[in-house]
Amino acid sequence: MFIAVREEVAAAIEDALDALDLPTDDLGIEEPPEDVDAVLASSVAFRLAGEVGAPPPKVAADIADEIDPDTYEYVGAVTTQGPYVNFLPSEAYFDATLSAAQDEEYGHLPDRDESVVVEHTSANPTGPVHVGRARNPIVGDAVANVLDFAGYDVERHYYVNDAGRQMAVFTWAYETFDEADLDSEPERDRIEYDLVRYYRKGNAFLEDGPDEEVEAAEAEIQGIMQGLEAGDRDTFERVSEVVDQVLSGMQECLARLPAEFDEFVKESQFMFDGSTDDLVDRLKELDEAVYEEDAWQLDLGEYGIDKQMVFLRSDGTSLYTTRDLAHHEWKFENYDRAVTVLGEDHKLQADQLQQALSLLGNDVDQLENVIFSWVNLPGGLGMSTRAGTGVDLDDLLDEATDRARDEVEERMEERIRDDDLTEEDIERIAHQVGIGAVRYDIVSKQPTKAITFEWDQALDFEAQSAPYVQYVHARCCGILDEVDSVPEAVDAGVLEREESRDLLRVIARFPGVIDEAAADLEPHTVATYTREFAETFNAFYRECQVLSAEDKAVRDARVALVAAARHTMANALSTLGVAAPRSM
RNA sequence: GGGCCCGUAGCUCAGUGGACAGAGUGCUUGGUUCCGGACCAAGAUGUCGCGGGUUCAAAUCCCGUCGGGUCCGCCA
Repeated sequence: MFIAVREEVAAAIEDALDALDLPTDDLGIEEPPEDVDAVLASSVAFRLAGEVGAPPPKVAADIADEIDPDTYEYVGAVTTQGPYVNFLPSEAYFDATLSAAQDEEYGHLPDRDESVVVEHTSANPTGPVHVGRARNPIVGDAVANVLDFAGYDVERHYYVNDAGRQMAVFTWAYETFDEADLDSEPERDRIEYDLVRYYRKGNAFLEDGPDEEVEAAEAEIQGIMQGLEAGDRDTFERVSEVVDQVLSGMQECLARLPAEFDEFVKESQFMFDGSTDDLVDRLKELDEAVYEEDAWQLDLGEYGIDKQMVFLRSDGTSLYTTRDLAHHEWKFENYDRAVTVLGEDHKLQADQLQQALSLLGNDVDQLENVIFSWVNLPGGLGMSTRAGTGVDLDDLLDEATDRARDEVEERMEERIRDDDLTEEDIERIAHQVGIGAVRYDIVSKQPTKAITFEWDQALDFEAQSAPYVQYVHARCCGILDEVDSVPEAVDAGVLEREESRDLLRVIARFPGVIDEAAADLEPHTVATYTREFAETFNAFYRECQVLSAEDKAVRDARVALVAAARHTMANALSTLGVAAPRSM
């Protein structure tokens, strides 16, 4: 209902300003502080005071006088508080919210008939996913979820870099070395942990090996790259053997989050179908194209990008960026919008890509990036697959689940609720809480800020954490388990207690939160919302008995309110990719 | 050195033109005959990195500066 009342408020202010013959370019609509009783407010009187020649409070009063709340469904009253015009919700606002939130799908916005492809993670298939990379699937999945909730037709893509130099090195190393050459056992019994050893071995050899042998290896690697460029099927098969195996392992790891994809798009596909060659030809025709030191480049200096973008190597092979251009034109053909979630280290490359796409005649407004900053280890240490430094995501998830299991077992004794948990329940809760805590810790922060990864902090199960908000959901379920059915068509008017009203107000805001999070591609605002929601719910829970409420009408209304709260919390958590436990 | 991002309570973070700058954590104290105590209540905490500027109004916008991150490969 928040979105509806927001529209009504905008219309009301606009009409009032029109009637007063004042400009309507900025309505100054904002959400008032907590202690103000309004759902929305306007600070427009500040701006118009000079024009009108009256003090802001007077202007605010004039605007308020001009608005008749009876003409609006969800605006109950218009008041002023100094220079602010406040809009109070009507009884219909509460009724409509309570009713709308009975739907399990509450918070889903109407279908927009617009497709969006969200590309995220796209980590090179070189080895195990480490925590430094984990921010990408967690944020990316949440961005996709939020867009999905907001009514877009969402596809999740993982772009597989299967044609670059790194994969040529990996393929060479995989074919050249034997188990006996490797000096360590796999850290885990899964394929990418096995194969990454070859990749590390190969890189170490290229760095420190005897000059002659390194030269021979380079020739071999060069041969693989040329083969791919020429569209040679055999070469492709050789590389694929490595890529597909490593990727399948990484996929298993990501599925634990879970982060699932609709499609794994291989960059080699844009070499085989000729679109990269075609793109190179078109790039050469651009005024910005220059041929320097035997390589074709794009001079983007006049667009504020100092670094020239090489798109064809002197040996005639294409680069990652070249293929990515073809990839993006393919996205534009198939989707209305394209969102890419990528690390800040790819920022320059993304800017170059966008500029080049624009020069090629694409509408780059349909392309948006979500940039996230690094996850560092304490002491400022980075994480690298090639060097083998960093915490594996698998280890983090294992540790999180283990700690959560300990926690559940520890709490068993002092547990008030007498619903004997089975071994299966304990395992489920450990999983939901442990993984949820990791995701929530990462998704709840602004992606642009760097994170220092610390075990204790990431796995703190109290306070502003996943378990804290998950607990609210479990409490809702606990209450609803005790009732035969949720009453239909209840009257929100009997919810007189302030705490129940406050809860209904917070529930009402949820679709608006989704709407804004989708518009700004900022899922962390949903996490902030779940915290506020939990606080409001807990206050309600403390003050308002549900099952033993004073009379049937109140009990019915409160049961419906709890059902509404449950749907809201379940869906908010779902957009964050955090499980909503029915008990914990 | 240049571009971009970040700097808010001891710590981890919300807030990015508008009502007195907010949570959690940590510290102190209290609360389960009552729907789930992974909860709640009460108490102290700030040069919003620093200096200018714009504005009726700045943590928020602009300029400068300091500190941290990141990029500046014919890697991805």
